[in-house]
Amino acid sequence: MMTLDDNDALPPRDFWSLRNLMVSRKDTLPKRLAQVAIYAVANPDDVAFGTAASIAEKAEVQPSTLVRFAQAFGYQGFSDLQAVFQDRLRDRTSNYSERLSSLRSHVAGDSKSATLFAGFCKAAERSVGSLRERVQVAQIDEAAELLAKAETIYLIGQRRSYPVTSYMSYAFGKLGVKSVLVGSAQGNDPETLSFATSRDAAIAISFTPYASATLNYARQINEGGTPLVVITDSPFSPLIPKLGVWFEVVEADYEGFRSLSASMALAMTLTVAVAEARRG
Amino acid sequence: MMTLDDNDALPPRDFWSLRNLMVSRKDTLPKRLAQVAIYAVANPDDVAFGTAASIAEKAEVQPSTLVRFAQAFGYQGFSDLQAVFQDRLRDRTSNYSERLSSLRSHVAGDSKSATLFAGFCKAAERSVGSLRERVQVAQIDEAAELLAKAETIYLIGQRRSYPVTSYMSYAFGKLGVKSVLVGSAQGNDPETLSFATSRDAAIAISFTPYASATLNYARQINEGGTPLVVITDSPFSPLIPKLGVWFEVVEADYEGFRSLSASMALAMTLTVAVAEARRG
DNA sequence: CAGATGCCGGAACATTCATTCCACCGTGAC
DNA sequence: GTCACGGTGGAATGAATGTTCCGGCATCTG
Repeated sequence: MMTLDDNDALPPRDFWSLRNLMVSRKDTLPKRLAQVAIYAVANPDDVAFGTAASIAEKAEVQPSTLVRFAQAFGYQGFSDLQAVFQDRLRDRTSNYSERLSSLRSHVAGDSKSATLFAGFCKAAERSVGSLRERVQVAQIDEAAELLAKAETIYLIGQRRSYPVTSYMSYAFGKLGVKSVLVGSAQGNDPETLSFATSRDAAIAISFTPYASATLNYARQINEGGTPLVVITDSPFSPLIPKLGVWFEVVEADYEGFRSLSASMALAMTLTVAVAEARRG
Repeated sequence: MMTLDDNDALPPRDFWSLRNLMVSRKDTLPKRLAQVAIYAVANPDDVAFGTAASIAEKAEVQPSTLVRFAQAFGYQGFSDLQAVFQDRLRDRTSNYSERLSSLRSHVAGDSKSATLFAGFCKAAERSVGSLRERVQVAQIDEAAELLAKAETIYLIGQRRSYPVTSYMSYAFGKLGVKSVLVGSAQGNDPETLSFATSRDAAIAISFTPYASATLNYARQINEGGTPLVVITDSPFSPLIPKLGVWFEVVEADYEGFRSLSASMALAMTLTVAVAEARRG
């Protein structure tokens, strides 16, 4: 009897062992089998639920390749391998508590990093939670409508807010919405903003301590008749516009470093909402 | 033509609506159908994974009863109903039609904006949750140590990853850690990177589809002997360095727009951890 | 009690599934 | 150059699947 494959022992019965095995053996695998490994690691859920035909189509291989793949890892056939992917989802609830306790042991451990990591994760979650409570849907609708009518959308944000505006700039670009990012390293921001008219709109983001340039730009543009959508952290913020909408976003912080999760989630909502409104 | 069943409208497309419907209609259902309802509520996982025959056996009914059950709730057949049970278990990446409908039923208003907002909030929360599961503290320690020893930290990230690197650049600045942000609008990135030595370090962030410039920069700098800390979304990412540490971060997406919360939380952890290590 | 109605079980059916098998192709050894 | 061999795609196959259909049964109505 010949050796069926290069596998020495029994195939893994739990998902994470199998996943590690796929990762480590990927480079020694033939082309198509490596392709399957990549797809399986990236889309474990599809492997769990799909049929051999549907998975093969998505992974751009033949169904027979899936069977060969399973056998190369020591399984009897594709269904045998698929069972491992299904078990992962089955006891998701049961090993959830296990995961929690293992987390606790990590955190309870000595490492400073563990504490930092847990702290920032928690801050992110709390920020999003508070965002959900504070923001009203009517505000989003209003802001989206206002921005959708604009010819050009100016994005104003510095320091800690700059990642948010730069993300919006990227997303607007992909969505085909004309926007201009203000506050980059180029020194001609005032001139750029001087082109804004009442047919345009702007988004300004700033938190305590407010960057003075952001304040000036926002004030200047708003007094010129350009409506403003503001994201800030207090109803008493100097950024709150005469003409436009404002959102109160309070980010949780850890060791003085505030999260950006809530601002990001709101920014993404506004961005996509504008694009949706434009299509309508 | 007779009325096929007492169902008035379209069947529920998300699990919780269906579950509520099964509970409320259970008392008015015929004996065997009620039996199926009880079993389905008690063992949703088995319904998701089993075949009609296996489920029928466990619920002590005939397979045909399952089909009748599904049709009594307005589904086309058993497979149609089973899909709802499967979608409940696949929370991760793809498949957002289910998410849309499930969000709609959970969120009070039916506004498009409300759905978007809830979707992005949920994506942020799930991303952070998955980050917590995947990242090991030892990795953070290793990365922090590596970066703390560096003279200069180069930050490489484009497109969607740029907000993350730009945030790190800002935070490093405030913490007094020398860093250089690569990938901005200035065209001299290659020269900037050519100054990197093995005494420096770099952080590269990229997700599918990987920006080619990021790949090239990371490869170039790593082959020059500069250790690399990578944040990417797959163990098969071309970004994974020969020399250094890498993190797998899988961001949940909504309507194709992926969250940044997990990457941000990890970035903040690394940033502060480096500063802490420098002080020690 | 007779009839009607709706529910159920089980066989029959067409479909779809995972798997097997074989011809082809590229590659490396001799 | 030719042989051998592992990898691959695609058709063939038999098993298993979901669904349909129909006879029989219980329950309720008049």
